[in-house]
Amino acid sequence: MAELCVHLVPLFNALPTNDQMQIEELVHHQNYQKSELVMGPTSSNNLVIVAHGGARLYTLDENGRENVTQILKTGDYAGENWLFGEANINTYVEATENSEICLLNRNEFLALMKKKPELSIQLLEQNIIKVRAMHRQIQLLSLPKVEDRLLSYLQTYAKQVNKNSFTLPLKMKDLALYLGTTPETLSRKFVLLEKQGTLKRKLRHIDLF
Amino acid sequence: MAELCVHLVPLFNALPTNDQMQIEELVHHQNYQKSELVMGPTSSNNLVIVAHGGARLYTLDENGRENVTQILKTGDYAGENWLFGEANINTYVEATENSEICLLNRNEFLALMKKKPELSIQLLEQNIIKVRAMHRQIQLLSLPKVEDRLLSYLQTYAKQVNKNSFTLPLKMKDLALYLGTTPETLSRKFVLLEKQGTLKRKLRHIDLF
DNA sequence: CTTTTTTCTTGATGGTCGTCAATTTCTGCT
DNA sequence: AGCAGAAATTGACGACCATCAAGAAAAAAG
Repeated sequence: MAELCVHLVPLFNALPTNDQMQIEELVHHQNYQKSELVMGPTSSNNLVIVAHGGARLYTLDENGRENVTQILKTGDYAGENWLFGEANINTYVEATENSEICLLNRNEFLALMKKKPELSIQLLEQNIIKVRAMHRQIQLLSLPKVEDRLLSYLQTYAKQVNKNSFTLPLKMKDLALYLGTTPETLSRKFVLLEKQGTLKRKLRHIDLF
Repeated sequence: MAELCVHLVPLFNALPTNDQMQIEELVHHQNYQKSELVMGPTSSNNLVIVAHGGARLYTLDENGRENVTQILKTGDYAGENWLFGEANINTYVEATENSEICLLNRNEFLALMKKKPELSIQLLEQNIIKVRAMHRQIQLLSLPKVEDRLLSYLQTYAKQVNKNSFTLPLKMKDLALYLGTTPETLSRKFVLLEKQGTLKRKLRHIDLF
């Protein structure tokens, strides 16, 4: 079990074996149950790695409404921004299923970075990929019509998994938040696209044309 | 002139002097006139640094509409994502005024990174700050009402420059794109907020209450 | 200073979408 | 299986906003 993080996470798996061993000793492995809170603003700042399972990052705005910012699945990570200057003040991490999650403490990690410069290059590459994803979301959200956002999302996802028949990784509720809309509107848009003949849907399984 | 980049850009100014000298030799300084294209999808991949002036990053969607993704002013940079795996396929950089812009070639830069690991840590920190900014924009765009997006933007900007009286760095047109709306709606929202007494405006100068 | 061009504003209109509420479908649990 | 709770759908309504078009104001050019 103790080796899972290092092998699964892209952030680490390009490192030489002996570096991986060193990291392994710093990582704190923990198990969380579905809907359990992994991290909140009051926690100490950690890098969060999902060794197995899934998690959901969200913030609360002033009205107490959730705002999903990221979906983590096995092998994903989050929180590298908390490893530097800024502390986490408004982000929550919640397990979406029973998960094994590894936490890496800020101070321990910084010490390691100083010792292993290659690590920062790896992290940088990962970070840049994340910027691309966020950039994509910004472009999506800039589209005025929900219909266009949804279609664009589906097409991007189809290209990503490289097939036109797939199962959505998000619940309606979360996909709605991601697209900056509501579950109701999203539902309507699905039937609209189905009527137009651009897709066929059975529950969360999509066939795109 | 040749030293400007190194001193102005946050990315580099924390490096030891002799490192700065080395970078200096790799940087290609060039002058661009207002609305001149600095980089497009067909250019070779470069890191773009604005030594003096301003530039605008945008993409074109399938309908040929512009989508502003970033505003660069003196000391800002962009394009670190093009230094790694992915090539720039749909982003344009355009000078918004007569500018001195420095370009750093991908291959030359990678070679330098290998030689100077501290550089990647610096870049990582900058990148993380950028992620924060994009995250903020995503939160903004998730707000359903334009009014809220505008107010949130103004408040964030006021906090950033640390005063309630400031001049907007963007034209209406660009601010509208940034907030995912149109210049017309934006104009109306300004008069609305002014009627509500939450701000006073003379052209692009704002007083926030 | 005057002219031309760009940017910003204002008006009217129709479509889109968020909200509230009720119903149906799905999922997890015993 | 059957029950309970959550998730997804559907309908009706009203607010919000994008669009088109025309006019005013500012900036740039000469």
